Amino acid sequence: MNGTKTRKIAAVYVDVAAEGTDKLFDYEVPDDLVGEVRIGSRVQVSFGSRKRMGYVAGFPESTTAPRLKPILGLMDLVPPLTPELVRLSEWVARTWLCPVIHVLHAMVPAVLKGRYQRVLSIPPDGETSVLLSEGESHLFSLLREKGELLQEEALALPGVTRPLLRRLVEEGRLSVEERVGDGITSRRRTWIGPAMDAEVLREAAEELPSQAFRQREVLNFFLKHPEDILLSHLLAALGISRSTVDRLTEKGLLRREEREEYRDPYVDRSFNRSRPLPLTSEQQQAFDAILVPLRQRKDHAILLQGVTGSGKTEVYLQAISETLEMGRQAIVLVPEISLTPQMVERFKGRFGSQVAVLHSGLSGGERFDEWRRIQSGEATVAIGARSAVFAPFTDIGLIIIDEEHEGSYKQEETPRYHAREVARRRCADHGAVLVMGTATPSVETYFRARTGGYQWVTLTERVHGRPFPQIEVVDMREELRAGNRSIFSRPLSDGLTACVNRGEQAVLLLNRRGYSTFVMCRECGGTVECPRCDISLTYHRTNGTLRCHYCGHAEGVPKSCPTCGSIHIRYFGTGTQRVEEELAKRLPGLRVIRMDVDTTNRKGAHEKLLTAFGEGKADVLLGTQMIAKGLDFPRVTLVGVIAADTMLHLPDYRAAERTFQLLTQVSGRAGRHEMAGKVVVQAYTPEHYSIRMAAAYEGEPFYREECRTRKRHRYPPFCGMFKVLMSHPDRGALMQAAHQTARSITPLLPSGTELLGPVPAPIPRIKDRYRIQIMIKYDNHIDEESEWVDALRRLRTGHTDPNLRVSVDREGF
DNA sequence: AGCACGCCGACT
DNA sequence: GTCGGCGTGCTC
Repeated sequence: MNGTKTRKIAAVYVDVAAEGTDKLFDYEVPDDLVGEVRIGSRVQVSFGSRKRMGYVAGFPESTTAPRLKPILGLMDLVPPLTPELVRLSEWVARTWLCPVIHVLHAMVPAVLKGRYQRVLSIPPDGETSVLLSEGESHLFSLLREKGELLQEEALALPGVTRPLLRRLVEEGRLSVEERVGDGITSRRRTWIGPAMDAEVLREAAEELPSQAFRQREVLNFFLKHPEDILLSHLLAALGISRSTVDRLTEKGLLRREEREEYRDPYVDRSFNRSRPLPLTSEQQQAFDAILVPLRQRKDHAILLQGVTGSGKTEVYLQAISETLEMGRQAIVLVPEISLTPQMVERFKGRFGSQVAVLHSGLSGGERFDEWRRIQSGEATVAIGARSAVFAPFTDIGLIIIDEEHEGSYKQEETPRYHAREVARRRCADHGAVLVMGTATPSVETYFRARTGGYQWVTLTERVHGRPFPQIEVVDMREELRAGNRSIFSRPLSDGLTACVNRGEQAVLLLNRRGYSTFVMCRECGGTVECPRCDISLTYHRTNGTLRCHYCGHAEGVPKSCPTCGSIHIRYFGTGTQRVEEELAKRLPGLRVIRMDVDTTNRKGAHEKLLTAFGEGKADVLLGTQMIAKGLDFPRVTLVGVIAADTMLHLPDYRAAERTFQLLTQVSGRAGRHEMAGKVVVQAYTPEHYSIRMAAAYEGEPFYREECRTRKRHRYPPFCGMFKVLMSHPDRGALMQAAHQTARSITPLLPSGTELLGPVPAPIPRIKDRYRIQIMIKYDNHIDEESEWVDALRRLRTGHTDPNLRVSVDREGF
């Protein structure tokens, strides 16, 4: 430490994501920023020869750095992150093996990510009459024309290279400015109001020269409506120009004010104010279970396992209400918020503008506004998809994860993280209660509840005591034997007819994953595959093309088999379009709403289709998984699952769990209100325990069986797993890299930790890139600082082949 | 990630 | 001899 004068040092995560930069760099805090710069502040710093933004993570007493550069500037008045979130980002980075700066970026709205520009211009005293190379003449003529140029634009010119630019700068013939900024579109709008009281205004209006009738008009307007008005509205209302208003503000009669505008995406909608509903005794018990640790401010986790229709949401609402009364804040995580408008409405209805909603459908500005309402303390409840777990609250009392088992809580790109695990961590930091609600917990969560890690509370009754629908499993092999070659079994077909004749609605679920319409040759059995991915092309009737699900490749349908030339090729499998056609054939005049990737591409399309169905504008809702989520349509009395076992045979240890969850969830959609429901599940392997037990409402036996299976094959929750996925356009290079990786890691592994592979990934090629994976299974808790974990951490960037891509996934803990 | 430094081949 | 290729190493 410098003994002569005390320096204030800030440790900064600089916005450069690389292996060597994923650490803290110390900077000197200039005198005028001492006290302003805080943990979580965004600052501008010089880094090497560049200027970048960074996040302040701490203020060390001393430094080992050979020299300290000063912090160049503070980017926000209020730090975008709290100290707790900075510590959390370090934990997430350590746990999911990624650079801290990636996590920090994921915690704030995208508009706060740094934007960097390097701008070139001609200095005022720059010489011009020098011999010019080709690049120089291009550069200078363009610069004279435009005044300034981005460095990347300059480098695109012929003959312009980095060394040339450097030389020009050294010679003083070119100047470079680094600009660091962010994409905040601060929507400040001008408001106008009276600056004097009515008496004064009236006098002033009379004293105005007679020709100033516009000004008089404005004053009269404010005499009638003394409240503030948006400048733009005032101008439009009176048909005047801004200068008139300016005159009056200059005279001090009117007052103008720049106000931050919050763009409330829900502003045009009315929400029905809702009151707390009386709780059933089961709900009351669940509520009490939350209340005890909440009041004690104790870090506590509860699995709230409640059947569909058991009224979990009301329990959430009342627990949140209690949290807010304690002066604390609450986060509600939902799987995909655009699919749960009903849920959002209930929260807004109960808590009004205290609710901030964060979802992917918002524009960057809207998202920023909602986030800032959380940050400023204006909002005390945050509801949103997984990233809402990072809501910048300072005193969290309660975090709710609805539909805890949903896969969307896991982020599949860097920074990879699981919102449930992050929520657990935040609850520990805040002394908060975590409530995980679901009818069908993930096997991991079930196991933790079972073994005492979580408190386990169940809701077994439906709120209005309605019976569960009867589930009929149909063996499609027998249907075939009986001569029924249709997509629809006789029970489903009959049920559908009866349901529609009664004027009721039906939901048909087609589990498209791994099962869609493809083209197959009847002579040689060959299918038409994507030229760039190892996967069959899917037939799209709308435009008569074959399309690749993974890369978007599209081609026409061949008239003959590309392999053997036979003309006997035909479509196989079942897509939603095909089901729709078959429905039209079978029940003419039937009104069908189809929900799949084709019909829900556009923003807000989901909501529109669901609303239309809810309003009874169709008899049948036909769709993929997305329709199984928490929707509540009172007139649905029949649910049909076209093929329950399509995902059962995927190479994924979660296949059985997913099947069970889907069938249970979708069954809950039938007969939720006055009418009794019925569920028909079609399957080719109805004897599989996931289908059998879902149909029999045997949840507990299913989880026990699944745990036994997982234990036997060593899968989570009986081990933790890292999955290394490597991809490369060259198969040979990939094989070599993968084997090299396996060879280098294997000797580092402690006993009890095993490396499996390398083996081809479930989809061995996507977009002309071959894919190979390595799995590492370990027991218990691991030391994140150990050599082998560090080696995994380095895998992503620690190679020199630009064509090689590596991702490291972690699950199971 | 960039960008400097540094050591090698192909031109003026 | 100089320009410019990309390997290596550093950025408080």
